[in-house]
Amino acid sequence: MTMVGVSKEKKAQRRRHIAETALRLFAERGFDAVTVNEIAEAAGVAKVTLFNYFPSKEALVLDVVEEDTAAVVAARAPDQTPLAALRAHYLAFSERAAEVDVEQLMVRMRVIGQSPTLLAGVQRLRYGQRAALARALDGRESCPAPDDLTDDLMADLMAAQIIATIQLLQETFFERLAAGMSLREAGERLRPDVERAFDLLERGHGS
Amino acid sequence: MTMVGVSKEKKAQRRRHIAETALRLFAERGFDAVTVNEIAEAAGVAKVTLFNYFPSKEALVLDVVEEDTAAVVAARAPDQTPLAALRAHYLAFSERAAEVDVEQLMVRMRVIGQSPTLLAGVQRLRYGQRAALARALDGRESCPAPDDLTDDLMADLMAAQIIATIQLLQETFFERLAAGMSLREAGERLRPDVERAFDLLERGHGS
DNA sequence: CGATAATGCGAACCGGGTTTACTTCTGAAC
DNA sequence: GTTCAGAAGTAAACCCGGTTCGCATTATCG
Repeated sequence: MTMVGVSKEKKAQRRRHIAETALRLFAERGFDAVTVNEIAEAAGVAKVTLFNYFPSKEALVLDVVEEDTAAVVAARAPDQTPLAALRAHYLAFSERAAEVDVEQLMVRMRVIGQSPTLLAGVQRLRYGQRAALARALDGRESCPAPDDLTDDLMADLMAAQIIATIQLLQETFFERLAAGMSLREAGERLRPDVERAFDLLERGHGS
Repeated sequence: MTMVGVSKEKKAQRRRHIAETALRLFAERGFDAVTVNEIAEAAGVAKVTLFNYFPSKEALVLDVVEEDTAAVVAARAPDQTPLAALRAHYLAFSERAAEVDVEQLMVRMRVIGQSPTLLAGVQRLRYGQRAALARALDGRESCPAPDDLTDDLMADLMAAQIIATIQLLQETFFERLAAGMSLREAGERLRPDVERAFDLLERGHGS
């Protein structure tokens, strides 16, 4: 063993360079109209090297997008329910929204939104997330419930509903950005949406 | 070897023959381990012809599968909430489960359940369903709620949570079939799962 | 009977992704 | 400084899903 990083610095840099080159090409001509050969050539590496850094063409765009609801749940305060932790997390995001790197994010989202392939890829990412969240929910009792309600099925059900909810909030958010709304305004509009979404999760459809 | 006499009847028959050949091979060796060339050869047609009947390898398995939650909601009794209608619908399915064409369905579902590609494809199909359900929910107020709670966002949120819930129930059902459980038993086990899932939707995670 | 459209075919092609077999670069030990 | 192991890079060939192309067969209908 011992392999001492081959200047992990350079590696990360090269990886970033490849991803940025790819995103630029995708933004110019669309995801499907750019071949990986072109990306590799434009980035000055071999195709094999590209696939050494990224497992697939999709990953060139998507590997940054990952969100980690499971981590939010796992790291919550001991007296906080998972839903409360997630609500707080997304409320916090809605306030930070204006600070994000606008250009980079919007270009990426535009590229994703215009490619069915990438949209499907995003959906697939959420699949793994759901499993992770279910595990996190199952880790301890999720709330001071009357009894042991959180078995496997229950955790899976809750995770599925939570992920679906967050997915819809994100879609709404990005649709507003795509429609030309400013990041700040989209962030402000997101806040009440988050509140209502989590209210619905907590109190149910029976109102 | 050219034998083709084709008049609508024969075409449907040929299509069925191709799909059945494909499903048999998939069941024997798994979706990813079978190439379309093999399928075409085993079915006695050219690869081009196969893709003339089916738009993709996935479609060989998936084009039979479809569900329509929106229709269930739209056709419910006037005094019934959407959730009640859906609950009743899936409870009814769990009782009918044993009557379905066992072999064909089980083979198909086992194949789907064992292939991430096909699972993703199923998930993609559900995307359009969510929009349809949201429209159906928005059609009238969903329940005798105190006030007008069902605007666009609310309908979208509810649809997303409902679809995610049903999806999970189906996955669980098919996983059990894939694990070798009989259709009858899987149907029986499905019933309490449906009850709990819709209880969760109605009453929320706050318990 | 002959023309037209539909359908089928083999084969070549395309693009994403993998394998192979060979080089080069690095960094650490002598 | 030289050497040596292995990490990382590369070109080229290959695999597979899917498409395109040019040609052959047939079905139908005037």
